[in-house]
Amino acid sequence: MNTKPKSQYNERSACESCGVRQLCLPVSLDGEALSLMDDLVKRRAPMKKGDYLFRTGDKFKSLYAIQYGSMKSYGLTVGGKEQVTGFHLTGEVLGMDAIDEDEHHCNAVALEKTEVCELPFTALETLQNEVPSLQRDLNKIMSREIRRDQHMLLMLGSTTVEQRMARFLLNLYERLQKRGASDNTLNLSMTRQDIGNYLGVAFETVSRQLAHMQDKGILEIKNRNIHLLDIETLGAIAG
Amino acid sequence: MNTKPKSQYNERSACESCGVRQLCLPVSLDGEALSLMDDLVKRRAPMKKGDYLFRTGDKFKSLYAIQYGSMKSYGLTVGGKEQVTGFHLTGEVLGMDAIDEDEHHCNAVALEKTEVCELPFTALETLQNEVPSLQRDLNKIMSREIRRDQHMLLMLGSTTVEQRMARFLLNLYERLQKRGASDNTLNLSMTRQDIGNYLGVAFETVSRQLAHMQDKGILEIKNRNIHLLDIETLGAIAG
DNA sequence: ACAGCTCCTTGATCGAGATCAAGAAAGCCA
DNA sequence: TGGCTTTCTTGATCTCGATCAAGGAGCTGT
Repeated sequence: MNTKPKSQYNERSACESCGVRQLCLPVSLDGEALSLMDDLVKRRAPMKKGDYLFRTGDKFKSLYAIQYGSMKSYGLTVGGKEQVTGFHLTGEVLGMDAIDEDEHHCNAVALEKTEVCELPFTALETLQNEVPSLQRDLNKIMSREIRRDQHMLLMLGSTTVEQRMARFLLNLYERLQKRGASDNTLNLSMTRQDIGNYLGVAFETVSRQLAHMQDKGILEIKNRNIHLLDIETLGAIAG
Repeated sequence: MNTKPKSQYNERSACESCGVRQLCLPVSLDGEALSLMDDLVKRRAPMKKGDYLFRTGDKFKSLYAIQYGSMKSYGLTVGGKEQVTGFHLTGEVLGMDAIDEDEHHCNAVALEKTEVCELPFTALETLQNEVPSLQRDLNKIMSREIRRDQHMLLMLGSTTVEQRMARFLLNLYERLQKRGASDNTLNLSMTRQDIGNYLGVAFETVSRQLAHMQDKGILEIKNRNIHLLDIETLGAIAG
């Protein structure tokens, strides 16, 4: 047992431990700014699969950087059906859609054991004023999020399911590579249902497409573990 | 002829004339900040249909606020096919996808006679430091863009074309209403081809869907002029 | 280890929408 | 004004992926 349970998630340099600096805010902050950031960043208790980080309608307080694990975000159509809008991996930032109207517009739920850093937004804005480089960083992070979404739009615009599937896999692969993954293995934390929902196809079709790609020698499926064998061909399919 | 041709697009208060304050930056700036903004904002010569504002690979210098007219943005798939990623109306801001990597990632082309305000970004960032409210505004504008894209993702996720079409029309309608439109008429500046590309369907299908909606009494088509007769039903279809 | 889940695969059928084709309407420019 | 191009409509056919259905595989907790 920890003798100071209250500070269990604040003992270490929060900024260092959660990797915000390395993963989310690419510029180098100087010593003082770094220490200011440290005061700002809070760690949260780890979440288990199915735990919610925020829900539609929740008041917006913080951005969240994923330290490890993964999450999905989804909205509800008026018909009440779930519509997955994104998957979020280690090192990525969630919650930026809520800055404008001070309220979250989607649900964010953990897909596995996941830990996030909380970045209280008012404090972040204040610090932005004192540290110009931080301001630039935040702009960049948001810009990147915009591009990510537009990339997705580009993806969904394509007609064939094979292409969407290829792009989905490559996108995951590239994001993992950026985070320092060394092998060609994707450990999907989401169900086929989620993938299908995200890509706008039936989950049976996801299953069939993966099987088809396995037949062609492009990848190897072991449940949720996908080993990419022929990334070049995958890229060719993605177009 | 203008006696001062060089300053043709800078004579009036740029900020007032291009409507940046009202349309893009919702908070009220005080007198001094407003004047600083004025110095910042440049007007550009009007563009005619087909003129490009920027292209993929262009160095990022400025954000652009549309004063009047409309634009489309699109990327190219590796296969070389055009993929429309968005339509942009009066009062909306373009270029935010480029902040991160200092380079534009899509092409922006005028769909009709269009005029934009240029907001040089380095100056904007500097001014951000002096005017905290501006910083918040920029955060909000970017947040809104993120939400817009995620909304689109939600739209494309839906399976039926009828639904996508309905959502597309309603989305345009709402954006025009926000800008003060009083009637229920959409003057589409884009081709059926562009719409189909954007929604991920064949342009013939767009044509047929519109015809079908006209048969059901939901709207009335006169070439590119769409008069919405039954917005409630349209909303019901959109789900 | 077992029951009771959820999740995944595979097969069969059916329909929405892509594609091919042809002509009509509208915009454009000399 | 008339000819040219681009855009739009409408029809016919065919294909891809949705849907329905059934069984198998993998977790989870007891």
